[in-house]
Amino acid sequence: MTETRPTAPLAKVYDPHDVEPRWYAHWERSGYFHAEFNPARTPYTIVIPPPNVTGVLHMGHVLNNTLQDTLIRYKRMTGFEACWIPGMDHAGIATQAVVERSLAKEGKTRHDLGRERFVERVWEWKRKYGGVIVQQLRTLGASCDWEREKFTMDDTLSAAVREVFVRLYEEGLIYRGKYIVNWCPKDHTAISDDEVTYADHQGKLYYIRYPFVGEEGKSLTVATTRPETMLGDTAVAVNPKDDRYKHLVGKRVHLPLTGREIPIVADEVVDPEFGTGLVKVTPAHDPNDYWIGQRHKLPQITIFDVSAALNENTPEKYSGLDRFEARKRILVDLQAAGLLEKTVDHAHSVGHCYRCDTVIEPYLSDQWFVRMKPLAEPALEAVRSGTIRFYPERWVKVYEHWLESIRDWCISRQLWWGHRIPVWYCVGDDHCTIDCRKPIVSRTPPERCPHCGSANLRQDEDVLDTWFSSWLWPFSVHDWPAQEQTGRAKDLSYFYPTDTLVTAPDIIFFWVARMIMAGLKFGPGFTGSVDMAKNVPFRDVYFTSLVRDEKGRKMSKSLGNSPEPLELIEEYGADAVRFTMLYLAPLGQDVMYSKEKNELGRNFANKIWNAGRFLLLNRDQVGEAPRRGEYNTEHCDLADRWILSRLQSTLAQVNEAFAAYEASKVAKTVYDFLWHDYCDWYVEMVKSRLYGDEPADVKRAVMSRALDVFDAALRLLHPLMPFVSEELWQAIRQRASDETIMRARIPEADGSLLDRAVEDQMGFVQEVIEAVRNIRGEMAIPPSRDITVAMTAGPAHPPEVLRRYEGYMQRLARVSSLSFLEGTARPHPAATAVVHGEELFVPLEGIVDLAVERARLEKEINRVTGILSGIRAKLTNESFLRKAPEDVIAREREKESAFATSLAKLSHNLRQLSGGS
RNA sequence: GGACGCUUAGCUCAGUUGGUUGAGAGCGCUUGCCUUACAAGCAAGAGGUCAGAGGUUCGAAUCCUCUAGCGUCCACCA
Repeated sequence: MTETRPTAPLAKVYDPHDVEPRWYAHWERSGYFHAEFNPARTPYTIVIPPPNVTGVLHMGHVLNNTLQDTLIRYKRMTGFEACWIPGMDHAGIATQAVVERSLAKEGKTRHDLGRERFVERVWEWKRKYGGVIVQQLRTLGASCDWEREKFTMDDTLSAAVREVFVRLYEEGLIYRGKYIVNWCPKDHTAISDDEVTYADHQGKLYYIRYPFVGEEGKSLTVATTRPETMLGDTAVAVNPKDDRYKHLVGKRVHLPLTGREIPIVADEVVDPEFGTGLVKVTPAHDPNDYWIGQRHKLPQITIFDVSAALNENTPEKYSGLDRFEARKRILVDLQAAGLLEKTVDHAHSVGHCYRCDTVIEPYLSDQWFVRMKPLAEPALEAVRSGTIRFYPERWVKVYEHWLESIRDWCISRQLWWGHRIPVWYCVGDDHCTIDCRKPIVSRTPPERCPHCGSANLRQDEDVLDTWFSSWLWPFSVHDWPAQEQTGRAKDLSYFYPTDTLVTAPDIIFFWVARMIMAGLKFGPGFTGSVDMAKNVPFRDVYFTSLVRDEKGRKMSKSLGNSPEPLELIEEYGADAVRFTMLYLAPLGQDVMYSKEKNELGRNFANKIWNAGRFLLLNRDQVGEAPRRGEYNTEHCDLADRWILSRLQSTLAQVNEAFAAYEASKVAKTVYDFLWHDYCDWYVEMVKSRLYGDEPADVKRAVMSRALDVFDAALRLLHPLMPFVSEELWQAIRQRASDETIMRARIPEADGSLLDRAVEDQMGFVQEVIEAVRNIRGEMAIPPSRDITVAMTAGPAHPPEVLRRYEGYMQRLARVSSLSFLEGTARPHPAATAVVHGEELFVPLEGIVDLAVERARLEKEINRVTGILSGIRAKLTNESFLRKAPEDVIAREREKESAFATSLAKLSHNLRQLSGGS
């Protein structure tokens, strides 16, 4: 694997450009992403939310897939058989639209090609251009098991769709009927209730007079936002309890512009408060009116065609007009006839197609539906019982609310691209019976009508909603229901249920809820088992954040406010983009994203890179002691024991954060450990031993331990930043040719290496160093200027102990000599500080103006005085002493005495400075 | 109309069950440093009445109520 080894001495600045593609290709070629049935290991499975085959990577994908990859890599490195199953969705409307657009450039429509050739054309398009996103995911570093890649229109997945359709039909859970559905006049198809998005619209309410039949000059007035639909009115309705109007029930009115007469009916749904309390009823074009029409057996007059232009059921002068144009004309005509009483502003919300944003038209048509109530109940139970958990939990309420008030799912689409509905109709011949009018629902195309034997059959023209295949995804990817025939039965039982679903909350209804329903209905052992835990499609659902721009707007193509992910990766590197995303994405909160934030990740990658450089350069100088275990523990001193202890608590915290899906906390924890603990403190301390006059074998032990800890930290980092971690992991030590960090183990947290006393002692050393740095910084003493420090060494910090860290304090605080004070003599004049009761003196003679030191001390005294008075207020508060727990009081007393001591010393030093000679 | 979320330093956010938090980090800002891993860096510093009001408590950024602003979802009366 020579091509995967770093070539030259590591460059000063990390350049991901050749590193990332090189490792990805190597991993994929070596089969490291692949997972297999393996009873010796616990499986951990994620199915990708299949992106649209037309899709290109956007920031939402970056977030979503980085999270999934991070989880998968983490699990893979902690002993699981981790399997991430990728794939794509055929995306009915979206894909059909793309191909229709390309046809349009040739001046053709799909109808010119006919159904069969058009569908072939879509497949061609898919082979040629589809799946761009799958390559883009590779750039991001996604460790998907590509051998298992699926497409929702694959043969096996299509068979699953037919199986489910037939079984639901046979159980009476699928039915066909003529109902009002949401019609998209642009896409020429029905869409489900959930595919409609409502937007507020500043519209008008039009008051229109309908003259009474037989009462010249008298009329009633209805109010409507959609005057054009009046052409389809077949009644006017009033509330039966409305005293103003109930006497009108049974009378008739002239429907203006049409010459028709329509009745006045009474119906409870009419709100007397709204408008005039009189409602025009258009059963074919309004969901409420539809039901009023059903109750009163009113005729349904369809007045629009599939494009929402007025049809031949309307007066000739309006026929063929678009609905909005018709509205204008009708208003003009009503005005002219004196029938438009008034027009008032009216804000209301208008439904739009979630795909193309066209205003939805309620439309009466024959469609297929799934009865949802029976499916919803177990799905509710699965979440309520905690068999499936949501992160963050608040989505449970949203989920419950939707399922409790669920409506039937319109699954038929008037498209050509998709799973064609497995239903045939007998077109018949002379022998047709009454049964021949029943649809023939079948897994495979029937040859003859079972009733009359006719071979003259016609398949239903419609295809199924795209989500009708997506909801089967967690088990259809394993060839269900044909898993036995394809040899995937073991995979199905091993990898199903999946463990974690990572998805955006906006598809909780479309996809998440329906997958749960499908899993519980058809779930394995697929033997009618009622064991919910085995049937649910996943156990945890992680709802990702929404990615917004710096102004808080949702990132979208139409706003053009989204950075192009591949450009980001080109500029910053995939590791940087991934890390930044994880760092910014708190569980359940939206992400305010901007391109520049990637500097965080880029800088971090570079920091790690340079830590690696430091190790390599020094390893070449001093060599490395032989390794005996995970960590070399020979010749440990304070810094060594401290970094080992810090590593352990970091490992534990990362495990905890992963378990709670707190990706952002994982990122912060790893970042802080590597940057602040490892680089800022530990490496600096290692230097003082490496560059000092320690014996060679001690240096080698120090070196080897520094490498051990870095090695472990790289493994911990790998799920977040796979590329730079592999590159360095390979570089810092000889690895076998088949070794990869992606299949190495993250060390288990080892409590025996945790050492509270060591961390406390190190804390003291660090504070001493910081105190000297503070003096240097505030007094603007340049680093080139030597300073000396004298400090007291009281019983808590005896000189013989402090001497062991002398080198560290000298090096890190840039002190040329450090001495310990005995007796009562104190350097004077000097800058001073108090750390844990010990006093530090930096002799100032000739270095700086004493006034600066005086100001510095006064500031510190003020601060301590403030704290102290707060503590004393508590300790003199009787109710505090009476009611607070013992340990809290004891702690306050300790603080009081420590701060009092500090204050006394600070004040004394200030007096020395001011008054002393 | 119903539900939910957010409001902490100029910006983006941490702050686990109320008390070792004496409110932190990154970016930005000021100052000093190209100190033999790293200027994509190092060190120091300034900057906050924790949205507002009330309450519970010995003690509230943290718990409760209300208010305001921002955001999201659901429902919807034509």
